Amino acid sequence: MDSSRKRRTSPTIADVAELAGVSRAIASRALSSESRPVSADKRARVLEAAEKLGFKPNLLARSLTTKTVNLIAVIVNHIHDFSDLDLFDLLIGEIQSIGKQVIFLRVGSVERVEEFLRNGVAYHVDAVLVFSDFADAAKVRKMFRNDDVLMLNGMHDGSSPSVVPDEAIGIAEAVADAASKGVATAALVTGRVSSPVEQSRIAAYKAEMRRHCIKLVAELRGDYSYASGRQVAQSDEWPSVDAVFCTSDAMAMGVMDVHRDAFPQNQPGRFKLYGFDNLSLTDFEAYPISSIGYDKKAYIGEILRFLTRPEEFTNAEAYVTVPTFFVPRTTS
Amino acid sequence: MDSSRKRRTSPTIADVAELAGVSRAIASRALSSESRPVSADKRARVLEAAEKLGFKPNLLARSLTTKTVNLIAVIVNHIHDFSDLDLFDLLIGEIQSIGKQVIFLRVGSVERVEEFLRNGVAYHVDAVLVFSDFADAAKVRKMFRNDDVLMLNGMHDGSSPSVVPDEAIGIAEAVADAASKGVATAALVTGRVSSPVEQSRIAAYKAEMRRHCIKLVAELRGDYSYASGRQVAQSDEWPSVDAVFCTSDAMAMGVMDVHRDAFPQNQPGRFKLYGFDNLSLTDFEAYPISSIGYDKKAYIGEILRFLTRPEEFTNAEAYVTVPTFFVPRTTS
DNA sequence: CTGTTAGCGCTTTCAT
DNA sequence: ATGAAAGCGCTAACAG
Repeated sequence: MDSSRKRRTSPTIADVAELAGVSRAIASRALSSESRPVSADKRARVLEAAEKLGFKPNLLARSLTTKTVNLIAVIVNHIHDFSDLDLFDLLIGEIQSIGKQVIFLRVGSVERVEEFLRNGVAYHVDAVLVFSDFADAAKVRKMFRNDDVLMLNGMHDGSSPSVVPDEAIGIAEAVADAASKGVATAALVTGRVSSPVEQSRIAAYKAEMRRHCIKLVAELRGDYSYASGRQVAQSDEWPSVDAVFCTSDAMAMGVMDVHRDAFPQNQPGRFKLYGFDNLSLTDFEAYPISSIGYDKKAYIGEILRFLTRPEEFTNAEAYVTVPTFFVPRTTS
Repeated sequence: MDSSRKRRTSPTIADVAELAGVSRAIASRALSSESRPVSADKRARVLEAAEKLGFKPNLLARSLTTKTVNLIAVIVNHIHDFSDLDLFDLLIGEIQSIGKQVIFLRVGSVERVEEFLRNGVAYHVDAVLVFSDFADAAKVRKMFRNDDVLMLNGMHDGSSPSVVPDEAIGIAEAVADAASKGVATAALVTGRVSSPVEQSRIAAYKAEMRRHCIKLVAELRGDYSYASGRQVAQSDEWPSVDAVFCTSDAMAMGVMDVHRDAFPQNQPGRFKLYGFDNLSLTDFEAYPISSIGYDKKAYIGEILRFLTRPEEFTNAEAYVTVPTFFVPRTTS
């Protein structure tokens, strides 16, 4: 019956210990990644036995005692939250390189988010990276253990650690660029104004325009998407201005396609066009849109610092900032 | 000291039971999603206690006895494997809607994949969706329990369940479209020819061209990316043909940008251009590329059927196919 | 260095 | 309907 048990389920550390002729504790130590004291020959026997049996530690059982699962939760509204895919690809790669795996939560369309999370594995991960704005910092802090949560959605309230691109820098550079080129009137195409991030973004644009005496002629409302950019650009309210600032590259692409005739190949367009996000798409020849970006490596570096040394994010450094910068292309 | 314990760690079911004045077993039953026999008043007390304590079941501990974690692993090479983000977004949403969460593995740059997986939680998930071609079906089958693995990378070998878009259909339609428009010569821009999927894709194009007496003048090698499309289009080997078939939309976009002058707005181009994947980008005005796509909803529907009723995928139905279709746009 | 002994938090017989 | 008790697989004291 012992063998029948072995046949059904995969071998446990007890099986390994038995085959190696040692106690379970010794087997555990020999198999541990940290160097626990075990005599050389026993360690060898254990390793051999484990190999022979094809032993795979049950990490779930392990986590029960070690209180750590090597699992990081990433919470987003939608996949598109990662305005650039490369960021996501890089992030997962880096997290995996420190031996952790990523559990991915899309809360965009989940009604009872809290209950959903509460009943899932996500509640017991080592850390939570919050890109979604499904809840404010205080609520998230209540839902999880605070020191395990990193707010990446801009919804920090001063008491939750967070890393955020400092958008004001790039915006200032972009508006200064426009001013230096004689822009006197401008339009602003915005996204979801309900979001705090968007609000401060808009505020930054307005402040910089004031400073450079650029007159804000129109403020048009989109939703970050290509389609909304097109819609806005086709509407009756579309103004005649020297420059158009969009709070997303996708909207800028929509604007550009509607006014394609205003942008002759490799020549100054009828108006300057500025996007936001620095999507890799803007490297495509058809959408050479000047944009605002930030150093993804640096950004992810900070996130990884949080994951590996969370204690550095407890107090003063709880609010980390990554500079953004203006990326000139043909449309400006 | 009891209260001190409570303070440090989150409440367990024992705490709930104690507060409700019942045994742990009763608490467990009352909290269970399945309807176990518990008297109404005790159930109410347990629920109230759980609510009051903010009890969150530790699913990892639960999985130790139930042998199920409600976790699905999704293995990809890189994020870009999802040629269309929408697919991924939809997939995760659907998986979550059946109460499971997704653990995301990017194996593109992980050297010792097997070891990496083996040492992670991913090894203990309920099911594995393999988009990556990091290993062939036989090896994957050996790594995981076979009935838990769904091959989505085209690397099926007849004994692993898999669902695959039937690319031959769409390719036949695309080539037929070209033939009907008088195309007599064509070039083929391919991706990584090492991949079996790509090989059969290429074979399908060739067979259809033969059938329609379209002469394959050149076969150029890219790597699916926009950049490689550009590179190929700029090379000396670039032929003068009636049609160019690319095995990815990204490469077609690169080709289009290099030969932008060959594609006047809303008019027949100097040559027909066909992509593959039906990226949502091809709905953008700047890249109106005819392409080959499939019904994402149907595809994901099959994946979910596997997740919810795996027994249906054991024998005859182990190899499921989703039809592809040609999507005409301005470039053809 | 090694083995024994307790658990981790939860579910599940099995009596009652 | 209920509770006691036995684990799930593993690690961490604690004595030797």
